[in-house]
Amino acid sequence: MKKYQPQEFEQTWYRKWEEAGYFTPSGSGTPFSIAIPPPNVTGTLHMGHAFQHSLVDSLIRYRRMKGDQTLWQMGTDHAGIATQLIITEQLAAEGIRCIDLGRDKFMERAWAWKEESGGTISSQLRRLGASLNWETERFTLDEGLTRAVLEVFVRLHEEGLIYRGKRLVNWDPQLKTSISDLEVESTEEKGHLWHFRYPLTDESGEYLVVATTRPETMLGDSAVAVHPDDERYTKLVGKEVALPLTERTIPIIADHYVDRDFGTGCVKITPAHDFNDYEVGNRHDLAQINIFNDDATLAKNVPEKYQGLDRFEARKQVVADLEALGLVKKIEDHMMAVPRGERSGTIIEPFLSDQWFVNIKPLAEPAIKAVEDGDIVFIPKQAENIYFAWMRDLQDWCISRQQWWGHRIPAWYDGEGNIYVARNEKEAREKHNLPDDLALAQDDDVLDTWFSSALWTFSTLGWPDNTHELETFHSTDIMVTGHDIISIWVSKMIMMTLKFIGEVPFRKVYIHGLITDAAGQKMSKSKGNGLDPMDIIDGITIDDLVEKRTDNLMQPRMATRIEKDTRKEFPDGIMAYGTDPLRFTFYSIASSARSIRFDMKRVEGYRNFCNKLWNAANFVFLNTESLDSDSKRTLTIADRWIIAEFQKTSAAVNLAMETYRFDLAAKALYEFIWAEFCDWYLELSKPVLNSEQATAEEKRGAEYTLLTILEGTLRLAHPFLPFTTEEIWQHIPEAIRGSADTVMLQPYPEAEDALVDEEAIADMTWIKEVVTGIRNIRGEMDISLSKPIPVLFHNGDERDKRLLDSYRSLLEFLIKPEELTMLANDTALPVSATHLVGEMQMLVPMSGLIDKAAEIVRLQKEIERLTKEQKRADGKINNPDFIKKAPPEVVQKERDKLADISSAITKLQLQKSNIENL
RNA sequence: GGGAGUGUAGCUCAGUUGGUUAGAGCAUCGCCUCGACAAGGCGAGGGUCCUCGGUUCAAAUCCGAGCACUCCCA
Repeated sequence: MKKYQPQEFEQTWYRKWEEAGYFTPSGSGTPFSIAIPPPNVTGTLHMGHAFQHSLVDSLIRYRRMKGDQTLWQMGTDHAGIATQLIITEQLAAEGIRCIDLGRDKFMERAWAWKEESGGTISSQLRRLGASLNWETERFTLDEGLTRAVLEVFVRLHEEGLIYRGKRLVNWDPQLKTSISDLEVESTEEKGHLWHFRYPLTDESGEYLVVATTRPETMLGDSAVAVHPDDERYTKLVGKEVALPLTERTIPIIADHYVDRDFGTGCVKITPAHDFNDYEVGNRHDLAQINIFNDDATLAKNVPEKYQGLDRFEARKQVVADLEALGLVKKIEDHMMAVPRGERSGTIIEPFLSDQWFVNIKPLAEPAIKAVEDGDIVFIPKQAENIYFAWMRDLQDWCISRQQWWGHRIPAWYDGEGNIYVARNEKEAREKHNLPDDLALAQDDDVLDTWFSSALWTFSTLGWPDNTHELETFHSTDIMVTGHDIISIWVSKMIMMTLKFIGEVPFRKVYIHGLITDAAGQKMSKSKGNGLDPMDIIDGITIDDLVEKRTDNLMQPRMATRIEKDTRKEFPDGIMAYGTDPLRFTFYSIASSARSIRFDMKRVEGYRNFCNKLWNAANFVFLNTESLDSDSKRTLTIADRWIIAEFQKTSAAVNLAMETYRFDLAAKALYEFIWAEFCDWYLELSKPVLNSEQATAEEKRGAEYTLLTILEGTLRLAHPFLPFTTEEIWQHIPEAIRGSADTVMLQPYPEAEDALVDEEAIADMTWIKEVVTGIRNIRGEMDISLSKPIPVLFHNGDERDKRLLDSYRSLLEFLIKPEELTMLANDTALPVSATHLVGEMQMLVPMSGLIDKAAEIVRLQKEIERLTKEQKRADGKINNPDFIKKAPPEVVQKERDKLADISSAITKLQLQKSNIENL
């Protein structure tokens, strides 16, 4: 094997796996299924996706190797508004208006675009190594899912849970459609607070001052409200004011909604254009005066001179006209939350219109109960609060959108405005006994994309048909998603699935954190701080990265700053790290924190880790070429020890996966592979493999252990590093790994307690301490490994002597001493650099080698450290309460520690004075 | 305003049921090309565990208050 170059094998392996059908559920094990949160068909893979899908893929690969019948259901959603925008923009570029093209032609265009460009995210998921089942890939607009959508709509309507009504909704005047609360983003923006005088009609000449951030809406005012307890205004309640610029008079009402301390304590009430005012209006039975057309120009409900003006033009005009009448008291600067459409960026209007709604309360109750009862468990547990908070304060869900791309609402109207809901027009006629010649027109609107997504876990499995897949894989086992999606999607899936399947959509919800840039900022196009996972896998030059970040910005003036920041953060662009290092980074940072800073340095670190594994494998293969089938093998201490460590690591990784602690799984693997297998075991195998003294049985034992542990490690690491492990695994001799074609279907390692050889572990601990002690002296004294040094052992007990005898050749290999000598206890000691291993003292005589001053400093440092410890332990032991109340084993531990420390200090002090007296 | 979260080494983060000498990676410093690996090896330095109180024999860990930052909802 040559250098570690993930690009050389990653895509090849994915193709082979997919062609071989390894992603398809197989076997007769326990079903385990996960539905992918459907990526938006217009989308590309962003860091959040890459993170999320990396986590899921490890779960899926883990369960698959455990023998489960595993399904990771693939699919995409049609992203109603986003797709419609793309097609509209494309058409606009060709000089075509949608209305001119017509609905049918538009849909053809959209489908053509979907077929051609909708696959970007699929190919990116393949690059990520995601072992999705492509064979049953679904799309929210495909035939089966559409059937599910119609079925749900009709049944909910029959039960009265879907209704049509005129309500205030969030309206995007640019896209001319309703949008959901969650598609509205509030941004703090500079504005003004205008104070207007509204004269009373009682000829007193008095007036009320109202403050507003949106002057144009005054044309739709229905009342002025004051707080009922506000003594300033009590006597005015029930009187009227003349609404300036109009012919109307409006009442002064009292309502608790009013904040007495804000502005003048008088609030203009515009029920048709503000959500709070809408509520107030309902309480007081006020007129709802809609002053806007669907594009936010002023409608015929306002005086003629304002009709047809754009809302911002109208604002200027209203202010100017009031100014002329002397009715503007003052204008203040004011910071306020401005609602903008997520897609269009335009300011959203609360707007009265006819829409379809789901009556959510009856659906929410069982959904809340499912989580309360633990039928669905959130990980981490705190995320349930987000869910409950949302579910207990639900408004009816507006599900209609004034768009073309989506599921058209299955409702038909006759000429008199009667509504017939059915799965299709034919059924509508049959159901309602309508004559064939009665003209019916289908509702023009489509359903919110989330309506179809809410059915995702069961519609993708074939519902409303009672399929084998549905039977086998529903409920799914876990949903992995971000906390921002709990309200918009998770909650809706729970409600709909309980309603129509009678079981939970998933038993667990794993909520992961949000990936931010290195400074903790949310990644976004407008901030120009986004990273494309593909650029981390494939690399990108700095110029291309700048181009990508500054291209097509909503605010082009940001480009200069974005370029500067980007060049500063990535002066050389981004290296091609490969998929596995990126994936391993995601596992390592997958803690329970709500936001996760992404640091490219860590990718580099895990690329180095993959490289380390690669080189270790290379070493193993180079040294096991002579492996024969002779089963006579002797295992050395090192072999027995690494086998034991492997069991412990397997246990740790399995536990981590069962508890969704991806970071702990990654950590356990990292430490085992680098710190145990590479740093110690490979080194310890060298003297056996190369020495003339080692027996053939020992050599075979080492070769066998090298290969089996490497092979086991590859299986253990496969869910996290699928490509690298597969590539290496293929080089393992079949005698060890068997003749199967892929590591991804091999059994997942589980710890075998019988192989945890405590004696080997204890002996290895001793060996490591001895070696590390001598290395410490070498390091501190700057003695190169190429310079042999005499090493003396003193005051060793029987065990020390036995261990030194047994492992002399190992120690000689690692320490590179001139000689290793165990001194008799009464031997006079030469002046030496010293290190303690328990009671035993290790000495490196100073003659010519050791710098006197340096050794004194080293000893002093060690004495100080121990003295501090001694004080602490001493304090505890001398505390009667501690002796009395702490558990005996803790007390004993403390006594032992104190004894050890005291004896060590004595020895070190003696050493120090010896050297000082030299 | 309501709710939630976070605060541990220069940076990014682990730290499980309270008992660890408080750890890792990166960065820093010193030494090393020794036949797996310089994308490396060996060694070292670096901490007011945000602050103040409380509970406890014992607190990074549990409780209270405060400070700072972040997010969500108004």
